[in-house]
Amino acid sequence: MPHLLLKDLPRYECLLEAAKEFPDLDPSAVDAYLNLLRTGDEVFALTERNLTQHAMSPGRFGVLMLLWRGVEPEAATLMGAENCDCGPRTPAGLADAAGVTRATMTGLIDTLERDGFVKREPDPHDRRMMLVTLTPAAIDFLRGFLPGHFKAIAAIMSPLSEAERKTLVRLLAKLSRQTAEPAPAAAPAP
Amino acid sequence: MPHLLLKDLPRYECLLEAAKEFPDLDPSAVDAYLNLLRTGDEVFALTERNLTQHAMSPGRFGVLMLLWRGVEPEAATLMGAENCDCGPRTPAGLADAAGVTRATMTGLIDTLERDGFVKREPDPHDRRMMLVTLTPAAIDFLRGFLPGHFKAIAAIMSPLSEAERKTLVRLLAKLSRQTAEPAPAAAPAP
DNA sequence: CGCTGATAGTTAGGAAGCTAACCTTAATGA
DNA sequence: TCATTAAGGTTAGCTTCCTAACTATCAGCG
Repeated sequence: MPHLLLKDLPRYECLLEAAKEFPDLDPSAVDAYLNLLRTGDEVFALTERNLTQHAMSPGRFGVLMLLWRGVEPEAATLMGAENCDCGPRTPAGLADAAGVTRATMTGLIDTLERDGFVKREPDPHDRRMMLVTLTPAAIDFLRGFLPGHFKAIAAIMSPLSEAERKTLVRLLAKLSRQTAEPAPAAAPAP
Repeated sequence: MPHLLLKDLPRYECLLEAAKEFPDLDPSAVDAYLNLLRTGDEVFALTERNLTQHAMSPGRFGVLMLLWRGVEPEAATLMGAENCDCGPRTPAGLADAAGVTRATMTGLIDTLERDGFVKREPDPHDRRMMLVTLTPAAIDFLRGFLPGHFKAIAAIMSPLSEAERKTLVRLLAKLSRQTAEPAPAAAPAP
């Protein structure tokens, strides 16, 4: 499992106690921070388990979804493509859209190609580039997998009302905006 | 970066549109799900960057924190130890507390030992076991690192008021309880 | 035309996860 | 007592991420 140290969170009283030793420790901030990381992890772990049962990984699934934009119109709307943007087709474009390095994308495409989900072809216009396309097997996989995937997400979020979901998204967006700022106070490098 | 596919989230209208094609897609659930994963990722990435600047990884940092409980009283309260529980000392105990496999813990301890942060000694009472202890260098590191770490967490959470932090933790706890349930509806395995 | 620099893709090597298998040692029980 | 089971630690091999370096190609400019 990804983020270590999150199995047993300290109780709030312990944070208050520890704050006496560490003046920089803001108990409610640490509490919110640890809960956010842990819950995010748990939710992600459920999704990952779902994918693993279908012999798929989160990274490879992300690549398939990005490529799918170019095949199915409803996929384009789902993935947020603007105006018939057909989605990236080259390793570099996919890496950029997915937020990983080109080297990592090479590895993901290697595995997907080995498993018969994508094909690599040289770009006829620019001989530096490759074009990556989905195979019919990949489209079959997505059509079979996505309904269950969406059901699982609905189940995860079922404890929250519509209003609570809105509130959650609003609070998360505030944090997201903060992390995008130049740089929050950090420990000075040695 | 860990979770692929989270760089550009689909707009809410796109989710509504996609829901027409996928009856199982609950737009507000997917919206909350994606925002939770992405924000968690961004927050974690900041922490990780902070650690990386000090040549430390999240996993190894977690191990140091667990071991620190046995050295410093304030660490014990911070880590949620009950009544002078001195924290795990063996690889198996650390693996359990951190939520990773014993094999992974072996690797983490290998690296920490190589870098001079921990020592391995055989347990005199049970010759199967090893005892892992912090070196003075590790304690120095933590004393130097933690204030900045806590400052960074406070900065991340600064956009939220105390009331908003409470709300966030409450909503996350609801989801956390849900993910602990036997198993939410998932796609059937092939 | 021929440099020079930027871009695309890959390769190599490392870290941190995992599972599965292995060896040693302890605990249990017939 | 001694065989069996359980537990601790490690190893080996896989995946997926990273950075750094390399090769091939394109684009610009003298």
